[in-house]
Amino acid sequence: MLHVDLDQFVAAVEVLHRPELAGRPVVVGGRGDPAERGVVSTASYEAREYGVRSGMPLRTAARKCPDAVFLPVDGPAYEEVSGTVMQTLRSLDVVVEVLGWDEAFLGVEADDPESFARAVQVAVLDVTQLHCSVGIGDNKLRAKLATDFGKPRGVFRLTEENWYAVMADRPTSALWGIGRKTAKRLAGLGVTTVGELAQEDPHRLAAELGPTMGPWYRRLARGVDTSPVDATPYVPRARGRETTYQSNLTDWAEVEAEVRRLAAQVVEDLSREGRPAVRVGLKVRYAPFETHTASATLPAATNRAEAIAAAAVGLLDKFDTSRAIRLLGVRAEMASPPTARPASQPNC
DNA sequence: TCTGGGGTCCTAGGACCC
DNA sequence: TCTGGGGTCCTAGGACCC
Repeated sequence: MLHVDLDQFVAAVEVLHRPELAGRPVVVGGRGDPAERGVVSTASYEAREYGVRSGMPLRTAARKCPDAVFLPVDGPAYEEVSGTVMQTLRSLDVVVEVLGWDEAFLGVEADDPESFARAVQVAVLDVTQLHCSVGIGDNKLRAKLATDFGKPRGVFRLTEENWYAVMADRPTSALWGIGRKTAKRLAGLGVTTVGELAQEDPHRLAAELGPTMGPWYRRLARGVDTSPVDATPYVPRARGRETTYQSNLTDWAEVEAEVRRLAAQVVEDLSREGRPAVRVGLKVRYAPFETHTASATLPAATNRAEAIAAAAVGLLDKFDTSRAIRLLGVRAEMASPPTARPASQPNC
């Protein structure tokens, strides 16, 4: 199995559209104004040399790299290029499972995986002028982790054979599915490396981290993953829209108007897919940064704009009208279509 | 480090039913 | 009439990923 990941995808697309930016530190995020609330989506390798990272506040990025070119996120542009990349991959006569704008798993029968991987890179570069890295694995988990070792523009193979040699001494957060919080909880149990997690008693992990997640983390540490590469088209379960305001909202009439605006956007997204909502959720982030959610099952599935807006506005009753608001979000859950593919997270 | 936006899945408590 | 056990649905929150 192969995992293909475009190098600095978002920044690379921007440079493609503006060749004069080549070689310069480029930071894409928010509306492209480093004085605003927002975070870095992608930094070019040149910007990363200054310590700029994805997820970093734009203000911080500007402090670290004042000479960087700051650009707004241009979703439609990335979607278009992404479509070309995925079509190119499908043209190679392999099973393609799309993972996002810039990533895909490939199920391949090949005698020489490395040369196939190189052929993938050449094909993608030919059609899109974009570079990618390719991970080779004996399952999806290992292929996915392998890619990082190949970056940039490289190929790396990670299998049962070299798993512990490569991974055993790395922190548990190097695994796909273990983030900062879980790594910290594990450290509290005396488990800090992948090797230690692999050897940990599964019953203890189940007791401490849950009957599903505990043993699943241990399987991750062993590189175990039995899920197939699945080309079934992605079917979303929910659609949401949210906005962080550049200055906090304090006027409740304005809050209600914003909830209606967001609900209207969600209804539009829903109607494009032709699927009704069964449940509506409202997200409120009070200043300075305290998030709450409320949700309600609709009496009947609907895509009527007024019903969905009314449900969202109704949920506002559960919130404190006297507090300043930093973010509002509206989301709609859709009835799961009979063909829906179960997601790949701990289910493997 | 003054912390986006779009998603997914898991957990846990309470309601409710038999 | 001081109380079981199992199942399902609803809801809020948390963690993770790109």
